[in-house]
Amino acid sequence: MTIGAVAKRVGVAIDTIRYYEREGLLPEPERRASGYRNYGEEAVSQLRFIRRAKGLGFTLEEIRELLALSVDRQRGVKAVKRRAEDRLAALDLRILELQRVRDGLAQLVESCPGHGAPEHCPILRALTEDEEIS
Amino acid sequence: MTIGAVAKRVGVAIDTIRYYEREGLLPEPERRASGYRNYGEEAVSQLRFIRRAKGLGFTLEEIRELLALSVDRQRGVKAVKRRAEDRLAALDLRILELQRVRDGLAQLVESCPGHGAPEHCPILRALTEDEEIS
DNA sequence: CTTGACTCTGGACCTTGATCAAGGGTCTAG
DNA sequence: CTAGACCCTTGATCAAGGTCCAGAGTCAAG
Repeated sequence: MTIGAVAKRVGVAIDTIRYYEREGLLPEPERRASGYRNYGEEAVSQLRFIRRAKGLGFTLEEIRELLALSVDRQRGVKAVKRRAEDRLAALDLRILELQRVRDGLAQLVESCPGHGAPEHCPILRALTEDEEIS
Repeated sequence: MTIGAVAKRVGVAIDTIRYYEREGLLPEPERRASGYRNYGEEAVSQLRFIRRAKGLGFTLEEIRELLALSVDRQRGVKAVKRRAEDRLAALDLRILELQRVRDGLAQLVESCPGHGAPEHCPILRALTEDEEIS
């Protein structure tokens, strides 16, 4: 497969594939006589792995690490599980933070009549006033 | 107040204040004969406004707009409320997305024994397999 | 053979929200 | 008066994750 075919199958830009290669997330593929990159199925799998891990919120750095771990037959599984647990804890924290912010904002929106003087708008008041909010 | 005094009171870096000024989030303050910026209390209030809005997840672009709206006596309040509602909806969506991801990851972690062959690790399998997860 | 689609490399550029450096002027305490 | 802390401007740099471009070579169909 050419790089374009791979890109199409995975649904990712050609430039992105070359970028991942530069960043060490994809092995360098073999080349045709012309210099064109020549990919096999594994490249497609690995790109999908990367895309899914990205979907789970892993950074490229973490994905690089996961890829390294996933080929370590002995210690890989344990380490991968630990990384996933870390990721899970980070997600839980982030969700809690967002929920706190959301609830604060929801209260403000609820208590704002939507008309009248800016001094009476609780949203603007909350943003302007001198005491700390939350 | 000098820029340093303002920075200290608000708890933000001097460079950040000048950056906000360049970006049109803070009005240009008057200057002393020496060229030093000379701030009044309003600058402190406005910086706090910015900081809080950022805490609610508004981008600087959105904050610029909020600031413009907050001085429009007539139509400001309604528009501000609408922006806040938009923000709230975006937050709700983001939280749902994260929760979906979180639950998927939690399931994988739960079902991984943490040892054994990589082929049996559900985390690696989920990342590698050919069907879509989600 | 020609045309158009594809690929190559190297490097520049993008976004967001700052942060830092260089080279110089200013302010204040002792 | 001088040292040290502070401020000025301009312009570069950062992180992350790409995206785009120029100029040149390659491939496949007609």
